[in-house]
Amino acid sequence: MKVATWNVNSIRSRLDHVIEWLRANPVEVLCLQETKVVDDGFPKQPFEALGYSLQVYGQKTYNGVALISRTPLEAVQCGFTPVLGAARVGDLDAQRRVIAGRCGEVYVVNLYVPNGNSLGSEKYDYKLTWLDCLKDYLAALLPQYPLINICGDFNIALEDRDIYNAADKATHIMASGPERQALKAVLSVGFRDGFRKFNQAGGHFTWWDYRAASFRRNLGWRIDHHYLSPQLYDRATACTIDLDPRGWDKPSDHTPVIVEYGE
DNA sequence: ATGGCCTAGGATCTAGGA
Repeated sequence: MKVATWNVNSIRSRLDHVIEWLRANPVEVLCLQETKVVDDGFPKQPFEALGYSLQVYGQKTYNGVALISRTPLEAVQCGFTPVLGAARVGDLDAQRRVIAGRCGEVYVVNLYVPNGNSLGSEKYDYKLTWLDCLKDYLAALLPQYPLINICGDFNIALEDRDIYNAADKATHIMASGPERQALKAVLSVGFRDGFRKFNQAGGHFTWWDYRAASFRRNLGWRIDHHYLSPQLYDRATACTIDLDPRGWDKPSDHTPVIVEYGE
């Protein structure tokens, strides 16, 4: 079974790329982020024509996540509130960044973590607050689902080897200490990095700035991740980054990451 | 040293991304 994650930077702008990729890579579940469209406007038909089912949770202009699966998902939950309750979540579900559902034994959690803008900004505080809520959300889910695959655009490079030039990034958004600490706290609930099970090298990235020919020069960041609960981590047989779509005409600035696990 | 690009919305610019 394969699960892929891809921040597409608008599904309407990237529809042809996503369909072409899915034809060549018929994964069991495809998790999309930054769909940037209300649910009624999501172009479902091309996916359904390929035999896929869709669960979408979007909003106008910003954010938005979707689950695209070969078989319909069970126990689909949108946002933190169904798991944690409104009192704990507050207004954190106003931005649509979380959708989850069960595929066989595996519970897939698709996340678009806030960007955070810059250190000390209001958006930065929001990012840290959101990650603290994510930690509680996952702690509540794990006893229910021992096999969890959380994936998505985390907007955080956890280690220096995940950045093209870490030396000047200590106070950069996506690499700062408090962000890394907040993500480590999330993972401490019981998750491990699927990619690092198979590859310890630096220089492997999932996002490259549109500017300055960053992709051609491989000036990138590894910020899109698959984190697996222990039982699922043991089953993982591969985790790869597909660089191809980032080189296509008018690409997303992110590229897909695929994890595979056996029985 | 700076900004370099892309998207949506509603318009010829702004906000946001990372």
